[in-house]
Amino acid sequence: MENYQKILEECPLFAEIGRAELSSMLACMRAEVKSFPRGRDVWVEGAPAGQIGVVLTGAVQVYRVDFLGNRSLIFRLGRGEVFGEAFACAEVETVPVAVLAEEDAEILFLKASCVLHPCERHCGHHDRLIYNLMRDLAREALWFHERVEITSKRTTRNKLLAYLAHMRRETGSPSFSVPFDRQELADFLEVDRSGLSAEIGKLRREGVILCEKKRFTLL
Amino acid sequence: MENYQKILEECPLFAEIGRAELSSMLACMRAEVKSFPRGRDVWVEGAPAGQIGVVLTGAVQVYRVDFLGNRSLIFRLGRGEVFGEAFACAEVETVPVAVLAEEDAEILFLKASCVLHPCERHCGHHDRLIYNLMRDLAREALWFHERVEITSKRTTRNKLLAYLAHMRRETGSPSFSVPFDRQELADFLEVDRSGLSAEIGKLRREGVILCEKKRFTLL
DNA sequence: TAAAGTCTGTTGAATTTTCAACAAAAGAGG
DNA sequence: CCTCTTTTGTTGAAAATTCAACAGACTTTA
Repeated sequence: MENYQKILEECPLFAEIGRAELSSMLACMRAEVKSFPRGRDVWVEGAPAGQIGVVLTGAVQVYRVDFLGNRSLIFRLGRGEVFGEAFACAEVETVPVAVLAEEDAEILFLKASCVLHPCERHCGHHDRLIYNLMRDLAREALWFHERVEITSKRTTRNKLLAYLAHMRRETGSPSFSVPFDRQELADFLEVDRSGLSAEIGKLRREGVILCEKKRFTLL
Repeated sequence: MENYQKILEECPLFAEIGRAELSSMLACMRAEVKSFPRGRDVWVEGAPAGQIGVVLTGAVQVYRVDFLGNRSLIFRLGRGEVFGEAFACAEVETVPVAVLAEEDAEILFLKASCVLHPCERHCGHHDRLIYNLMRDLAREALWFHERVEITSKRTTRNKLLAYLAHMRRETGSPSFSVPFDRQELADFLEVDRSGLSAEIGKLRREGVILCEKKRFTLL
């Protein structure tokens, strides 16, 4: 676990928790690190809930596939980001999403019940951990609101423009790279990939955007 | 506040907090009750965040309207349910949604900073309140996952069927009433109202469902 | 009870999406 | 450097959505 000290310190979930405190807490929470090669499933839909995952290195995708084969990309998470916390805190049995290693990834798993219900040893900063977890949940909800704003648009064009506007706000620049390839972007926006490509071409010809692979510029 | 004792006791946000404790906490949290007639705005989009709302009586809708006039209904909340907690916990400046009284409603407002940061008097059950709030946030996130499951479907028909399947799971019965009129259901599913009506008619003729106003039966 | 307003279902035309198939471009690996 | 694989852009046809308009049913109010 020592190798990950630096990452853990930067992780919002462990903010304001000292190094010494943290390592005793990790033991309490049955922390374990697992590695996943690019493309490997971290969780499949329906896996038992009860764990909280923290991305130490690499990146993962949280998604869902419906019975028709349509894939909805829900989040893309990088270093320090957390998944599964909502299912753990809501105390559901199984996770309703799948998680996939987008790149080679190392994931820290915590036993959720140990996070939610302070152990008998009453580790000092458990309150802080709960508070951080709450913040995390709030940010997740906020992101869902943003996602609704984007995916509720009725046309591919407007979904794309809403997403690009979001990225401009987030990066503070009219020029940015998106973390998705075309198929993933389509899965996120919940539209057809070929239609998305066509729409990007049209916006480019109309002089609304520039687009070079994953790099977009709003004009 | 005494008039609301019974409602407050049943509210998940105040679960496991005794009556006496609760009333002293409410004072700490600057609790105030306001009444809204049916149709009145509780919050408009862009209103300052920082309050947590609890529906005491009646019902409210949390929604969003985009620049094209499309309305997305995000939740419908009834007695004991909470709104605004995500914006408060994420410490954003303004709320990105609007809230409307669907029926005559009484709302309890709490000052969010007082909920998140225990007062100097360290009211006894503040920890419990935070825990309850976290549970609430987790449930909200869970509901968003469910909503994605429904609205990510590509056709009106499949969105509707996904929603009806959700209601069957939730009520445990193939026959149930939806809390929406047709326009609201369309706003929730993010489809055109007339197209939704047409699809309901088609499903009925096909013998897939029965539908009498707001009451649906899956066959 | 009548009038006014709201909600719902229908329709047809215009727009948009999806789907399947293909070819060019880019990238990976030997 | 060449081959194999993956990604991306294009296309046309079929399917679905949206939009506007309207009429009947239902509610509310005067």
